[in-house]
Amino acid sequence: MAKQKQQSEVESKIFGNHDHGNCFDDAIKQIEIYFIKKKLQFTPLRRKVFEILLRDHKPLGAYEILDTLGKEGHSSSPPIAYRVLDFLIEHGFVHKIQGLNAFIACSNPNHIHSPAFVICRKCEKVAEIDEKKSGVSFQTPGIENFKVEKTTVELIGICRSCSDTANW
Amino acid sequence: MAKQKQQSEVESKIFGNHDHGNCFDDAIKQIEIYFIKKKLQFTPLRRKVFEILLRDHKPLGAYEILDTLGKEGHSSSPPIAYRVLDFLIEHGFVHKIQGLNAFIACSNPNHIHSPAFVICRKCEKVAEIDEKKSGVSFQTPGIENFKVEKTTVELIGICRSCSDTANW
DNA sequence: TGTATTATGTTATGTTGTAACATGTTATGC
DNA sequence: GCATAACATGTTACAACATAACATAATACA
Repeated sequence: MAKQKQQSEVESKIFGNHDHGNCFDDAIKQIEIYFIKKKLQFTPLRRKVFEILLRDHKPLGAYEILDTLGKEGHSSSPPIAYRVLDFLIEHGFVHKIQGLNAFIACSNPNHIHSPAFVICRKCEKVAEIDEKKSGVSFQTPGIENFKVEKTTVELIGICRSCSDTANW
Repeated sequence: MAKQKQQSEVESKIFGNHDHGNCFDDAIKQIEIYFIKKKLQFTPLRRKVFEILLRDHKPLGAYEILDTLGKEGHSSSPPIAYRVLDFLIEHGFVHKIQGLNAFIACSNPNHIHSPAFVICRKCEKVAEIDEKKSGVSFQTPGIENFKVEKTTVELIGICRSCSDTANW
């Protein structure tokens, strides 16, 4: 029992049962600071897209984002979303989950990082973990001469909570 | 010099300068044995799709495969390719490279494995490495309770040979 | 305040993947 | 052998994801 409780608590950190208001505000603050420092424009559109991703706190498809943009007074033609997403990705505030064709706000944009994602295929929650802390290293003999520029690491499976309530 | 030579040899193994005829025949032999053992049908269509992937020995998009199928006397409507690819993937003889929306024949179908891919964005060559041997482990504190079912690991960058001849 | 740069808007189209249903082929028990 | 169930392929139509190309608007800054 004690052990179970403890595991749950650890996992809930990973799967983000957290103070969401806090998380949201922090993220906005961070991106604002970054944009000022880099002399980039944190335009209403960019802010909106980032907010949409932040408030859902789960991966969203580009067309889902577009729908929301449309409902909230912006244009909703595809390039609008893709351009802003590309921009936010480039600056590390958004990641693309390849396995889902979806986008998610970064949980830890403070440093350059190679994120890894843990994705529950049942509840669709996604946890971003730090590649460095995840045992991922890629020091394969033979790729010393390969200059890695970008890594994609995604683990699909079933999270603890879905595993407990599962009927399949 | 000696060191460079040595590195080249190692990398050429990874990037597959190999006896291709041998590799092709081996792969066919393996899949035939597997299909017999599992009482599956290695139909002309499945054989053809697998051969197309084997002979190119690089990732191909579904529609590229379809084109080739069309030229070689098969139907070329999308579901044909996707169904066969799904089937071959399910049995571990083909992998999908998420970052390229493309498919590649497995280099090592003899055992159940979680492959990792090293992809040169210049020459588009892809090396499949064994996750177990690649330092990838995913023993992140906090995901002990997450049941990993499938992993996607892809490293994009520049291979040695492209790095040497590069002008960018 | 004119000009360059950056950002957004719009149309059209390209690419990737699937649903649904029809037809053909193979395995198997009677 | 042959009925029938299971499996495999064929076909049409469309859904989902993404980008090219060009027009207009906003902002930076000399």
